[in-house]
Amino acid sequence: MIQAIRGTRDILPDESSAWQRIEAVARRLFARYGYREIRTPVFEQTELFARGIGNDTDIVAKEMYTFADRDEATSLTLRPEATAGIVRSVIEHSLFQQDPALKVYALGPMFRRERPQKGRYRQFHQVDVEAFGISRPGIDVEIIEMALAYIEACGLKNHELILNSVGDPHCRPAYVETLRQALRGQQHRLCADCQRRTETNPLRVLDCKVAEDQALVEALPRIADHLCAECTDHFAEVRRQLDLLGIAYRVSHRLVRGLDYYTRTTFEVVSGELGAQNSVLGGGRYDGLVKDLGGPDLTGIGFALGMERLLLLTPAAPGEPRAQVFLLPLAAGGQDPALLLQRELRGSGIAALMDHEGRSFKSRMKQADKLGARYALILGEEELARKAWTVRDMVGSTQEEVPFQGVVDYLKEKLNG
RNA sequence: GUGGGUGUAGCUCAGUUUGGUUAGAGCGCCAGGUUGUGGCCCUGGAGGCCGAGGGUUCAAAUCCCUUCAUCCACCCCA
Repeated sequence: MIQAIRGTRDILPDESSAWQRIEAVARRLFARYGYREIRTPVFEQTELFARGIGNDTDIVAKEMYTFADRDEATSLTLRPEATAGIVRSVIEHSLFQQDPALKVYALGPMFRRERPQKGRYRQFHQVDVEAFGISRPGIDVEIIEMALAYIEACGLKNHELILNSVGDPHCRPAYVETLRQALRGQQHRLCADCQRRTETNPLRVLDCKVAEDQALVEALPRIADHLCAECTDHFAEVRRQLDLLGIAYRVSHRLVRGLDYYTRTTFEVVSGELGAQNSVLGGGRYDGLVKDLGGPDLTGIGFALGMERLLLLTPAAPGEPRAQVFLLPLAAGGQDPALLLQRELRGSGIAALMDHEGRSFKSRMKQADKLGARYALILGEEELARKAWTVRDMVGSTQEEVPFQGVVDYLKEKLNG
C-alpha cells in the first residue's frame, strides 16, 4: 500500500471545516487592518533561502528539501518559511513603489525535513503576515496586537506573549562578541551543543534548555544592556504602546530567533499545552532583509503562525450539516420528481441530497439523520398519486403533506424564516 | 541525526509476560425486529495476509533478527 510521505498528513473531510474556519477568521480580521493576500510559489531558487534565512541556520543547513531542476543547472528548494519568497516578490514587482506602507498576508504549506513530532510536520501550514516600509515602533505594536486578536478570535486561551529586542547591525555584532568572550571563559562547563554554538552562533546559547546550563546562561551579559540608543528607544516605545493598549507580555532577554534576518523587536506566543513544540507564533522586525535580497533599503516586520499548532489548541468546531433536506423517493416513479425538486432546491440555496441506492426506509432515515438534515421528504405511492411530498420535520417529529408546486416555497419559508 | 514507547477490523483497543482448536470487544457500517416511518433498545451479518520481510519451532499475533510507519522527547522551530 502506498502511504503518505513521512511527516505529511491528509486533512480529511471531518477536519477541513476547522481549517476553513481559521482561514476565514484570518482573512476577515487581517482585512480590517489593511492587509491583502499574496500568494507566492511553494518553490524558489535555493539561493533565495540561503541568503535570506542564513547559511548557518539549521533550517538552511540541514532541513530544506532541495533538488536539482531537470536541466541540472538550477537548484530549487521547497519553501521552509514564507518571508523570503514574499520579499522576493515585493522586490521583483516593486510593490513598495505603489504602496509605501505595504501590508500583505499569506496562507499555505511550508516544508522542513525534521523528525516528526507533536505539532511538527515535514509539510506544515503557516499563516504569515508582513508589513513593509514602516520603521516606527507603532507597526510593531499593531502587528503584535493583530496577532493576539487573531489567535483569540480562533478561541485560543492561556497563551503568553514573550518580547525581546535583538538589536541591529549597529549594536548586535559588538554584543555577540561580548557574549562569545563571556562564554569562552566557561566553555568547559557548557553542554556540547553550547560549546559549538559559542563559535557558530552565540545567541543560540541563550535558547539552551539543558538544565545544567541554566544558571550559567542566566548570568550571561544581557542584550538589553548593549543596545544602541536607537534600538533602546525603539524597544521602550514598543513597550509603552503595548502597556497603553493593556497587552500583557513578558520581556525575555533569552528570546532569540532561529532565522538570521531579525532585528530589533522579536516576539513569540507560547502555550504550555503544546508539549515541547510550545511556540504558536513567532516573528519580529527584519529591517535589513529587503536590501540583503537586492531590493531597496526597506524596513519590514512580520510573524508566522503554525496552523497545525493553533488547531491543536482550539476547540473543535461543530461541523456544518451536510444537508438541510433529504429526499426519499419510495415510489417506483418517484425518482424523476425527486431529481427535479432537488435541482430546484439547490438553485434556491438549500442544501438538498437524495438517496440514490434505494435501501431500506430505515437506513435512509438514518442517513438523513446523520447528514444533519432538518427535513426528510418522503414520496411513496400515495403521495405520488396526489402529487405531494410528505415533509417530515426531523427535530419535532411532525409531518405534513405539501403539494409539488408549493414545496420549494414551503421549505424556503421554514428554513430561512 | 540520537533515544524511548507503540503497530491486531474503518475507529478506539483487549489478547503477547508463560507459543497450542476457527483471533476478540466497543463504536461505526449493512440487514432485520421493536417504535410515534429516523434517534433508544434487541437480534443477526459483513469486515483481519495480527505493519512488512526473514528466522526458530510439530506449531508464531505471541519468541529472535531486519525493515517500515507512528507517537513522545532531544534537537530545531511556527
